[in-house]
Amino acid sequence: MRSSGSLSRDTNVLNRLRAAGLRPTRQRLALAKLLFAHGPRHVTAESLFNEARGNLSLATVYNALHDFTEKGLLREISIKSGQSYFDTNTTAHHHFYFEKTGKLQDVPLESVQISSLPEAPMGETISRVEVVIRLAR
Amino acid sequence: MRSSGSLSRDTNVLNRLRAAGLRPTRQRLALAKLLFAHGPRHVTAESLFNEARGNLSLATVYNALHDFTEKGLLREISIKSGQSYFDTNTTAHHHFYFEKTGKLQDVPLESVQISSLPEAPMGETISRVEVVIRLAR
DNA sequence: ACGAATTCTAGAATAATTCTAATCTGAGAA
DNA sequence: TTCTCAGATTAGAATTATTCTAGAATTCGT
Ligand SMILES: [Mn+2]
Ligand SMILES: [Mn+2]
Ligand SMILES: [Zn+2]
Ligand SMILES: [Zn+2]
Repeated sequence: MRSSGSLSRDTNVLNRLRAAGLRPTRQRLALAKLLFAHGPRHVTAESLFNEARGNLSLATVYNALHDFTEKGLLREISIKSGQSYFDTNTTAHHHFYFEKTGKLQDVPLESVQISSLPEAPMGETISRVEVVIRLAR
Repeated sequence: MRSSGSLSRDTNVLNRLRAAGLRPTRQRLALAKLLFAHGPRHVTAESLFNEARGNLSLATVYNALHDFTEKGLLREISIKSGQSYFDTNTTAHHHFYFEKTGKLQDVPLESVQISSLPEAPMGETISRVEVVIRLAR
């Protein structure tokens, strides 16, 4: 018997929310399970709402996505005008962007070697370097 | 006497539109002059509309920005959710993004040395690599 | 279970952008 | 020059993404 049945998966997700200081409500648990129970994902408020359909409102999806982001469980990404993506992979990494389909795909940090960067402007501090590799339309 | 008076500046902007296959209408000339008559700029539909105020509608600003972009006179940039930037610098280059103010600043191409990149996914072609250097909030 | 704080929800509101349909105009033809 | 009309402009409506509001429901420490 394995230790990754649906009970322990639920428990993991619940603990994850607790650890982040978020109340594990029914709605948040449902969303967190969709987001975190499998591999890394890049979702849209709309796409996540569609997956969770029937059990919660769109406003709650936005609330949860922002709450999760503030607590460091998600990262918000803007590559396309008009709609934000939320990334379950919060570790430093980069992205392929498929212009044809609007999909994102992770690029491991070490796949992109940056051998020199400019100095930050006076009084500023670099908080993160993001590389987007666009794939032709 | 120099050759960069306002007459020749108007002429240059007009020729630029002609060369791009765009009719040099009054509205486009006004916008092109704001965009191209001085150094490189990063504008928003709203910010450009405010500069041109009174002489054209916001819909026209959007039309012009998209027309210019299609003809290669501008580049559209999405770094922030909710609003697009348009960049008058269409050569390959990167950006500093000031999280505090929402402003962009050009980073010359050669200031960022990328010594290795991942292969494009099967059947895909890299069309451009964009680096955004975020400056702490 | 009680109560305070937090969260959820639907719908209204807002903000950015796109669409529509009427009107206008630049620029080549005559 | 004047004529023509494809293409451009316009204001406002429409659409889309997102945020706000205010009341109802839930969570959780006690
Ligand atoms: Mn705004
Ligand atoms: Mn949509
Ligand atoms: Zn990612
Ligand atoms: Zn730029």
